[in-house]
Amino acid sequence: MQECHTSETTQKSIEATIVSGILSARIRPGTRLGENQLATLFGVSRTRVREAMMRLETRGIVHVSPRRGWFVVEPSAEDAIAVYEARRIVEAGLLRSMRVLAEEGRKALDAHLNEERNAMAAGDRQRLTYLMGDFHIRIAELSGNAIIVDILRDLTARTILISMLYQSEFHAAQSHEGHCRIFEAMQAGDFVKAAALSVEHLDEVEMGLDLTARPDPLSDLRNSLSLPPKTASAVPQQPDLKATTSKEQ
Amino acid sequence: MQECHTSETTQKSIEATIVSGILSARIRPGTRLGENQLATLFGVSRTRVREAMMRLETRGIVHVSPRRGWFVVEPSAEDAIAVYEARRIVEAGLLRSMRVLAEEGRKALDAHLNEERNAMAAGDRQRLTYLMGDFHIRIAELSGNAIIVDILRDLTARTILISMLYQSEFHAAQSHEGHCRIFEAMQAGDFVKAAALSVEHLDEVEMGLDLTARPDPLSDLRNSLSLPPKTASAVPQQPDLKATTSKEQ
DNA sequence: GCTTTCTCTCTTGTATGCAAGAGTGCCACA
DNA sequence: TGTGGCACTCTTGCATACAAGAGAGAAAGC
Repeated sequence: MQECHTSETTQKSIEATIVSGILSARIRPGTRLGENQLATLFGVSRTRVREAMMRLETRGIVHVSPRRGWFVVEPSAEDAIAVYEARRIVEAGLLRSMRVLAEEGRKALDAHLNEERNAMAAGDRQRLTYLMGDFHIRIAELSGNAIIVDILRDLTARTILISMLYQSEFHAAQSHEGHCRIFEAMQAGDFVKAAALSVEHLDEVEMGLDLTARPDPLSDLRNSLSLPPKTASAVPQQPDLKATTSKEQ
Repeated sequence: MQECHTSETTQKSIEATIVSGILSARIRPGTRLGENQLATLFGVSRTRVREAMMRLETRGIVHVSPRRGWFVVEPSAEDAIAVYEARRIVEAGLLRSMRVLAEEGRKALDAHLNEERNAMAAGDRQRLTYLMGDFHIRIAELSGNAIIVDILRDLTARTILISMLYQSEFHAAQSHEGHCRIFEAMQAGDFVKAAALSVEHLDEVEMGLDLTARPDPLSDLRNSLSLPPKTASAVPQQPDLKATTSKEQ
């Protein structure tokens, strides 16, 4: 399954690289992903880059502004609400569907929570962001259901983009506490409680967002002129357009 | 948003056409989707067909066998189990998260159930297949969460493929009854019960499958030789490879 | 008659080329 | 000095050309 003569490997690696860059908060929302830049970066032609972009687009991670370029999505406030709602639905449903926590899974989660503690102690914010999202993916992995894992991975990626846009400060300790509580309930075999805690946890994080903030800095003006709310491709937003891969070109 | 000079329209239409073909059971699992055939069919070049295929691949609806072609997925027994599990998780989570059933939504579901009855009376099996899947998508639409709708649409598409492979006979009446019960619970405002009924309903349907049947006809032999379970791209499976669009070529 | 090998066709994989649109900056002109 | 317009550049959109591999079928050898 994993030999592949660089072809298959390279093919998905563009996609995976970008997703993992987002998951670890190294790529900001709105980052421009030029086909040419990526092509030279990965040593392939634009064709394959485009394929990766198309895939990422259907996963809701990237969008294209015609003849302008590909950009990492900048979820609107409504998008943010929808993403959190979707996560509550899926994660609560997932936890409720669980019946036992296998020893193996217990260990994996325990190890993960330790990593969270370590990252907190080290003050490694980037790693912390990654771990905070990954906790939920780990839970999904326990179920052994690859479909759910994929869904949650993509939702988590979007969550991280959202937090980069709307989260003024990062309450890592609070999140960690939430994760611990969920883990405890799971260990006690009380998955109904774990589900409830999970919903609570997501609510907390969502509440910590300032959804009136950044992504459409013209919203006030727009409102006072009573223009349409916001078309998907609008708002160039000069800053941070070239946050990554800015050295070449 | 919807003017688009045939470009955007055609772009997504390949994708949508295939999905809708599956949702209404007009396209069978394992159907070969030749790039050239689709290209001439839609009057575009292979490039755009490929883009659509890539998208469908990330949605889990199509897969590619290198240098052989694109095929509508033939979910394995394990895939089938995972899809039903995922649906239980998402649908139960969805129903549990609901608080009220708006009058508008009540009407929509009521109308839908009537359509189911009509199709049953008319014995229109294809339409029935479509409606049976669509019921669940309709419920998702009530939530107003586009993410969940998309997830369920894709899962439903796979469900239909599964049923074409493993469902010996179609218990439409039973499914319809299940839908009615769910609707009743929703009308009564008892969404916890609706969620439970939904899980039950999906269990029933899953139980009605014969997961020892078709898709890997060599499984017995394979087991007796203790070979690996089944690699994604194996098993050519001659029959019904060209079920649709077989006239030209 | 059976098996093996070779070739030929058909399919996707990938790169490249050209077209068209968006955006920017300069220049002319008032 | 401010403003309108033009040209230029840079980007994606899309088609096409060519390469490479899979498979089928025929021919040759046993």
